[in-house]
Amino acid sequence: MSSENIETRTRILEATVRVLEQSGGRGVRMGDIAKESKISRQAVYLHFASRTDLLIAATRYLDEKLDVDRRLAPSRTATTGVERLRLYIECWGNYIPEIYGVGKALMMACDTDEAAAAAWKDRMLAMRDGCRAAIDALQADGTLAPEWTRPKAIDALWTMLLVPNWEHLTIECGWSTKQYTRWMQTLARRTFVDE
Amino acid sequence: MSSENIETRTRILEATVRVLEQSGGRGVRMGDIAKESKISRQAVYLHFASRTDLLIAATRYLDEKLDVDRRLAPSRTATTGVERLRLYIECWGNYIPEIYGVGKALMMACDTDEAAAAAWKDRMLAMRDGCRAAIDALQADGTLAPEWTRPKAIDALWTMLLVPNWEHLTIECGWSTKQYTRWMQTLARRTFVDE
DNA sequence: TCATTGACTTGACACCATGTCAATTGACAC
DNA sequence: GTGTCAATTGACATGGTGTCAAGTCAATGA
Repeated sequence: MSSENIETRTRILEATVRVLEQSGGRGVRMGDIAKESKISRQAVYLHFASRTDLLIAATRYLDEKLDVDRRLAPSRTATTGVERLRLYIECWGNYIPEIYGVGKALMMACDTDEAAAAAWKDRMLAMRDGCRAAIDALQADGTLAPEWTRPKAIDALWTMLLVPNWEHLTIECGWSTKQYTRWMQTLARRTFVDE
Repeated sequence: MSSENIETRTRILEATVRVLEQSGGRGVRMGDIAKESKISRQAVYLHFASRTDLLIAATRYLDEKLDVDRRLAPSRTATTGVERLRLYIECWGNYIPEIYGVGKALMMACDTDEAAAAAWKDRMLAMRDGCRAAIDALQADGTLAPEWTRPKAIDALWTMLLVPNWEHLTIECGWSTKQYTRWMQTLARRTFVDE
């Protein structure tokens, strides 16, 4: 599986990201990805065991390409909880549209595929960790609004930032990414910060 | 299609609701529904043109059975905007768990089926109408928080109440329906009401 | 120069769910 | 009895994923 030509593997991943991005993650078949990779459908299976396997690899590949760690640096070095919360949401708001195609495909695969569900859940837990860090930073500053317990606040923030909310506001309601980000920042501040 | 034995049609709808409820809307095939209806798989197609068709009919059937109109009456007769908002969310919070199985199946069908997408969108527009009415009631009272324009407030409330948010808080985070409802009521009040 | 190896191609096929079709059964009505 | 209508049975088309076997072709190396 992994001993094959690495360039071809990368070409498939590039093609997958491209075609999913372009289609919003919908209606993409293995044959479409193969065609975009200028390769036979069967050859894709020489590099990835299954469609889900490919989707998961594509997500990881895209994450590396987008250098998620570097993007998160500003929020990690924020000096106050309020600032950390604001910067984390900023980061997340810019990140979603870039991974939306691949993410959507993976989310849809969750309906029928156990492995896809596990992979997506894993990503969501990583996102939750950012929420946890932000809430903890507020608590450390003593600026977490008093009606909140730590776990409930984390759950609530985590839910607010879910992809379907972004999807709905931008695609259904026509909000821009900037509007989405501003509103989430305002909502989170008013909800979780004691001022 | 509709001239066939009405009892059988109803039996299929009952069976569909039952089996979807019980499975959370996942992995239910036409054959499963047929078996639950004590009927052959092909006979289901004598009453419903397609799986999507059946899902849509099941949603309508369930709505009638749950008497949505009656449930909405309290929020419609509320005397203040704040009360209307609170009662509408109460109503919605109790409604979601009852339609979740069927709704989830329909949502999943949206990924591949145009008609399912249209049907689900229609339901979501009906829900949006409740949001619109609540925001309008606030505005009529002069209690809509000043930073909001009417359309943006409607979009925001509409998004908050989306099914995936309920799904995530209850299934993933383990919140009870009561906790969900309380939190949505609080969030909406703090977000939209000027006090 | 010839044989081997490895990546890829081609084409056939199994699987599984939806949806279609044709022939048949069994009950009830006139 | 004959016709009608709901339902049954079993076969089959379709479309996507995933598997398998045989063949191509270029690079490598004795």
